[in-house]
Amino acid sequence: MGGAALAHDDPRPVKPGKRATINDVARIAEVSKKTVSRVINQSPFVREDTRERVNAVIKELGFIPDPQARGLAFRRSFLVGMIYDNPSPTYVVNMQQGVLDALKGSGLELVVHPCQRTSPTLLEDIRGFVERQRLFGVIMPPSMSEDENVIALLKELDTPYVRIASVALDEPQAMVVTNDWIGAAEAAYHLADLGHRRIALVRGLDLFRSSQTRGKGFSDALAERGIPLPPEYDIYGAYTFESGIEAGHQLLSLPEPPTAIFTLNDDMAIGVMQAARDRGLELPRDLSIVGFDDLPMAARVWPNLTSVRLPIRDMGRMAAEKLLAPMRGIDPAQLKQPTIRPALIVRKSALPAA
Amino acid sequence: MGGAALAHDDPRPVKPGKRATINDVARIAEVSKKTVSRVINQSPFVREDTRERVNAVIKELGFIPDPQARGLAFRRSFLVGMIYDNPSPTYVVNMQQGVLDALKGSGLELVVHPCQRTSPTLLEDIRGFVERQRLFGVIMPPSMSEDENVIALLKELDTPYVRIASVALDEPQAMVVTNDWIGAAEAAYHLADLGHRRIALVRGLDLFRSSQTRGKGFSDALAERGIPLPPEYDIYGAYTFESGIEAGHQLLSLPEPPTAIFTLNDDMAIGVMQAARDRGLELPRDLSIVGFDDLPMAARVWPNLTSVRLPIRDMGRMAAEKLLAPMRGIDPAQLKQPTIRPALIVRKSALPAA
DNA sequence: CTGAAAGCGCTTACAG
DNA sequence: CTGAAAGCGCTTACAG
Repeated sequence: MGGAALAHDDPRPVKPGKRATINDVARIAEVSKKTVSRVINQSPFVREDTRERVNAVIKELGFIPDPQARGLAFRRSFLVGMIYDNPSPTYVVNMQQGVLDALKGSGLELVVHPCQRTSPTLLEDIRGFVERQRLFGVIMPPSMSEDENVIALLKELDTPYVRIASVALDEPQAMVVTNDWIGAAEAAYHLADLGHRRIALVRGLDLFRSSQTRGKGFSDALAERGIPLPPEYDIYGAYTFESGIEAGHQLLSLPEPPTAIFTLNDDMAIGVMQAARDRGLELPRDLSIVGFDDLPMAARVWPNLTSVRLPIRDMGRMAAEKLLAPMRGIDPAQLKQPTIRPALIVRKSALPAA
Repeated sequence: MGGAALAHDDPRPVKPGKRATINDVARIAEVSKKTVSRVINQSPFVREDTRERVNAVIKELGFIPDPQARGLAFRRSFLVGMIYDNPSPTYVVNMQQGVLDALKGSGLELVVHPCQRTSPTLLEDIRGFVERQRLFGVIMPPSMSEDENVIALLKELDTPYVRIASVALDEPQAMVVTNDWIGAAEAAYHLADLGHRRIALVRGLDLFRSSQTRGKGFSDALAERGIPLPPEYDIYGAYTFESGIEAGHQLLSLPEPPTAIFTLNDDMAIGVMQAARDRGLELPRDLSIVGFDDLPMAARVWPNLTSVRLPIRDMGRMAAEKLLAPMRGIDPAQLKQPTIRPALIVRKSALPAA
């Protein structure tokens, strides 16, 4: 390591072709590396003029602390993991984008970890991932966010996490809660306002909390308007296109078929469209349909699908902000974030009742 | 640190609550940590019985080498970056999945880095990402893969990469090439076989190589069948739904409109559908349409869209395998991978010519 | 407010 | 084939 300390005007402050290190900064700023470390980590115990001098050298050398070295010393990496089993590419990509929005400039990176919630090796797999990488934190959208075994594992590994769900399953600093209830309720008000009285509901799998929350929002709102939801109008799908086709046929073959159908996601709504057309109905004249998710497809199908939209990207951003709060000296419990409220996007698939 | 070396039968071979380290393994296996390191890195210079003994201890302790520590010593992380500007969520998610398929079990993780190719800070941004993380390697799908400035930057940073594109832009070990030419040609043969003679082509932006390759495949194939492609039937879109609508109107308002239209992606195909319907045409009776990409939407729209499908997930997997080859002792130049051939998925949007 | 020493868990370079 | 020493670039724990 030897060699006398170099003066600031040394012609080669840093070995050519190599990145500047904390030692280079310390040497040139004429402080110890610990002081540079304090500046990097925004410690308050640095005299203002020292801080400025160090920062000037940092800028001059283009010094960027090595995340691997910091990670090794901190015993925690600068990687945020997103663990998900959501099958919708649009959902996944939008959420990744939102997380990255919040991570920008923080020095953290996003590592993606899709998985199958039904896999027998799920916990083992997640344990390996989180433990090996010593993740800074984990973000989980539904339905991963609803798996208490995974949560217990993360607690055991002492890894911070934020869950995104339609129900407050955890403490505020570990939750981004979406108000799916009101989204579904608005769909119900919309159909009621259009004059429909025979309105059917196609739920998703009750394994998912969203199906319960959205279903309740819709049925509560219908009840509020005095519109009945008889059992034969209240059926289950599987959140898939194919199950939507099936549900469509089931409802439309009823002696008294509904004049409007609300499905708890868009894939099923488009399946219902297909079923209606298979049966010779003309859309939207013969049947009004409303979905949930507002996939890009919703604006492309014919007739353009009226749907409920959740701000997925914002949700990802908010989740990452909660994860970052402690690093920024913010108490995450105090972090005020607006409640996430979906919006009804009115298009052409629902018309006034005949 | 002190303390005499512990015998193998020490009741506490590893401090409770802490992960085993290379030191624990070395102590218990009664070898130096360097030998353990050799075993981890599959060095041939370890006697067979020593290797077995070390491996047994590794297994017993559940030892996993810390990627941060290895990365620091190696001056290279165990992170693969995927840098992309592709706007299609389905494409992105499928490719991520394919890359992860190949990475599984390798100890590498996938860090995602979407970006805007037109951003003025693109190079600076990518430099920061790649340099800071000392990436193991980078995977780039189109159109990032076509940006020679980015490639030059990666070479400067001495970072391995694999490009995915419809043209061999680089040496074999750094390329996964898709045969988009044949995919588009098959679409042409299909429409020709259906008896169409007035066939139009809607290209994408020529900024993208895929537009050039696909366009050439289609026009070559039409020429081969002796079907003319007059200038008014050969137009440009922008790979968007909206541009598809526009192109549809333009073609369908021709004095002699085409009976079939091939668009170089599905978004434009679905835009053409919308235009056709806006003009009162009945589909697929009055107009045959074929797209390219086979988005999930293709199987959902009405009529179900005939489209050309590229095995995106396989492409991602192959790209990652090329990146991993050296680590596995395989010469990437020798790595035989089948040429990637798209498949025409025939559905209901193209019918025999009247 | 600042610093010298020891350490995080690995690998490289050099010996033997 | 194996190992002791030094180092990767940072931070913690302890002094002062």
